[in-house]
Amino acid sequence: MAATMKDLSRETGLGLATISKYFNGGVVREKNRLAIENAVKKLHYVPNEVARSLKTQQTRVIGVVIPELSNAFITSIISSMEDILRKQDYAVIVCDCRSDPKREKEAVEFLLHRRVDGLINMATDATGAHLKAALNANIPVLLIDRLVESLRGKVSAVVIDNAHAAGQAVRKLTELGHRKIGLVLGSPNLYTTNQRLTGYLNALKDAGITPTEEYIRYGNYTMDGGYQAVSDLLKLKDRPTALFVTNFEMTLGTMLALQHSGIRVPEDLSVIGFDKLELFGEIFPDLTLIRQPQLSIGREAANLMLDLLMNRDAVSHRIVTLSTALTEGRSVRACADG
Amino acid sequence: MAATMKDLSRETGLGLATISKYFNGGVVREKNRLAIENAVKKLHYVPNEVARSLKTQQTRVIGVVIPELSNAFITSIISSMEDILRKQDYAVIVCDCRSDPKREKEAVEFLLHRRVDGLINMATDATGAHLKAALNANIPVLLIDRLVESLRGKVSAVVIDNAHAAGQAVRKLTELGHRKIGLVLGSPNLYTTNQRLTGYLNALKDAGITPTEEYIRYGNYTMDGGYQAVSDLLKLKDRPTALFVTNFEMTLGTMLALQHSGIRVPEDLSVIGFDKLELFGEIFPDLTLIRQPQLSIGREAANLMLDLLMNRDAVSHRIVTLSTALTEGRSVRACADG
DNA sequence: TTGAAAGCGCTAACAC
DNA sequence: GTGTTAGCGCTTTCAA
Repeated sequence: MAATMKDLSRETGLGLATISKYFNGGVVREKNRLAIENAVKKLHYVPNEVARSLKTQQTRVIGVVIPELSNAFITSIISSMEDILRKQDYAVIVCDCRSDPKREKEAVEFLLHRRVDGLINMATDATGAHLKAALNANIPVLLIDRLVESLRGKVSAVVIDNAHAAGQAVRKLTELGHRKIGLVLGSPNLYTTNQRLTGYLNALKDAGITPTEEYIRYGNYTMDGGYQAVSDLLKLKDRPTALFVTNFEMTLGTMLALQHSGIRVPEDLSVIGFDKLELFGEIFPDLTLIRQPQLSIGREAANLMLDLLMNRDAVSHRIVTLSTALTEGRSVRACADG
Repeated sequence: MAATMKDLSRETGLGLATISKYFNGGVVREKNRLAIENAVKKLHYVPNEVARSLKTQQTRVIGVVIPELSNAFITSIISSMEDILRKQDYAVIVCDCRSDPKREKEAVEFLLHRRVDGLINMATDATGAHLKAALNANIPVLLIDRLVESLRGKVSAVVIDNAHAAGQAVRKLTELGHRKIGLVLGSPNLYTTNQRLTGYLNALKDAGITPTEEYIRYGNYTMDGGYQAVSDLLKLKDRPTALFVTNFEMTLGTMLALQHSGIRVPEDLSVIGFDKLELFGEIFPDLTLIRQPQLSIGREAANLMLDLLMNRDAVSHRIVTLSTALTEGRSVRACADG
C-alpha cells in the first residue's frame, strides 16, 4: 500500500540508514538529498509514526483524562494545551470520564496500553487510585486544577491558589460592609470546592463574621445548578446582600436567575463571579470577577509535561501554583443594610 | 522495562503463538490460560498496542478535526462519539484548528502520519482541499455537521436538514401572523449558515413575505455575537416582532440581550432558539426551539465510522441526514401588530 | 557520509 | 492446541 523507506531505498539506490538519517535531520550528500526528495514525491511517501514509535519506545502521544468535555473552563485548558503539544509534534488523546471514577480508571488503563508518553489528568477520583498504574509504568503524570493528597511528591501539578482567590473575593465584599454573603460552590468534596470554601470561611473569620449555613450552596459547577442555587438564596427570608459564585457556568446561571427575578446588580445585590472565558465576550463587561488564567494553566501544563518528557531522570516533581486576579467591574457596591 | 509477550513465554514455557492467541480470544487449554494469567500478574504485563498496530496495520485511532473546542454543540458531539468509539477500543485524537484552514490541513497531515484508521471532520475549509491526502491514503473520511460539495460521493457524512429546520421555525412564526422576522445566523459562508438562510428565505416566500435585509444578522455562532446581533436588531426603527436564532450560544446571548433591555418574551417579542444542550438545564424551560439531536449525531457518526472501518471494500458513501424537531415552549405567540 | 543487519513487540501463517 | 518463524517500518549500532 503506502510507500515505505524500503521503497525509497530501492528508488534511490541508497541504503536505509541514509534515508533514515535524512528524515532525522542528519547530514546527507546534496545529490542524495535531492534523490530522496524526488522519491518521496514520486511515491507519496509518508513517514510511519507507528513503526517509529515501536523502535524509539516513545509514541509522542499525551493522554488527557478529564471529568467533562462539556465544560468551558476545561475545554479552554485542553485547547491551549493541545495547541502547544501539537506544535511539538505530540498528539493528544482525550478521554472524558463523565466524572465517574470507574471510567476514569479505565481511561488511564486504555491510555497505558497505547503507551502514551505522559498523562495529564483533572482528577475525578480524589484518592488517586486510578493513577497507580501510570506511576508504576513510570511515565510522567501531571495533575491540573485539582491536587490529590495521596500523590503529593509523586506527581507534578498545575493549579491555582483557590483559597486565596476566594479570600480575595470575599474580603472585597466584607470590606464594603457586606456581612451576609452567599457562596455558590461546585460539587461537594472536590478539591477546588473545598479550597474555595476554606478561603470563604477564612475571610469571614477575618472580618469577624459567623458563617450562616444556608448561605452556602452547591451548584454543581453547572449553569443550571448555579441558577437553582441563586434562586433558592433569593427565597430566603434573610437574603444575602452579596454573592460569590465560583465558576463560569454558575456565574452565567446566576446572572440569568437574577435577571429573571428582576434583581438589579449591584443596586439590589452585589455579585462577584468567576472565570472570564472567551464565550463570555463582552456580555457582562461590568461584572466583578475572579479570573483564572485558563490559557496559562494549559500553557504551563503543556510546557511542564514537555519538560518532564525531556528530563526523565530528574525525579523532581513540581507544583505550579498560578495566581488569580480580581477584575474590578461594577457589580459590587457598599452594603446598604443597616 | 515493561514486560513483553516474550517474557510471558519464558515465564510460562509456552510459545508466543499461544500467548498471542490467548489475548486475541482464541481457545487455550485451561491450564495454560491460568499460567498466562499468573504470569501477566506477576510481571505486570500490559499489551503493547504500538507493536500490535504495526503488525496489524491498524492503529485503532480515529482522528477528529474540528473548528473550535470551545463550542458546546461540538464538544457535545465529540463527547458522544468518543464514548462509543472508546468502548470499541478506538482512541480519539482531537485536533482543534481554530477555524483556520491552514491549521486544518496541517492537522489532517499530522493525523495521517500517525496512521489513524479514519478521519472525522467538521470542515473549516469548504473547498475540501485539506482532505485530499486522506482520500489518497484511502482511509474513511466522515464529515459531520457540514457538507463539502466537492467531496460529494467520495465521503460519508452525518448532518441535519438545516433548511428544513429553519423552515419549520420560520413557518411557525409566519403562521402566527409574524411578518417581520429577525434571523440570527452564524458566520457567513458556512454550510449550515447558508442552509439555514435558505430555509428562512423559502419560508418567507411561502408566506408571501419579502425579506428585509436588515433583519438578517450574523452572530458568528458565539454568545457575544448573538448578543450584539440582537442588540442591533432592537435598535432598528422598525423592529422585528419575532426572532429565529440559529445556535445555542447565540440563543443564550439573545436571551441575555433581551433581559438586559427589559424585553419580555413572548409579550414583546417572540423567540425561537436553537439546540437544547445539557448546559441549558432547566433554565429556559419555556423556550420554543429547534432541537438538533447532537447526541445522535455523535452516535451516528461513531457507528458509521465503525461501519466504514469494518467494510473497507464497500465503496458506498452514505450521507445520514438526521431530522430536527420543533420543541414547543411559551416563547412564541401570535403577532399583535396591526 | 553510507550500508548491512539486528531488533523494537506483536500477529499469523504454517507445520506439528 | 501449540510452537517456530517471518516480518510489519523504522532506528541505530557498527564497520566500511
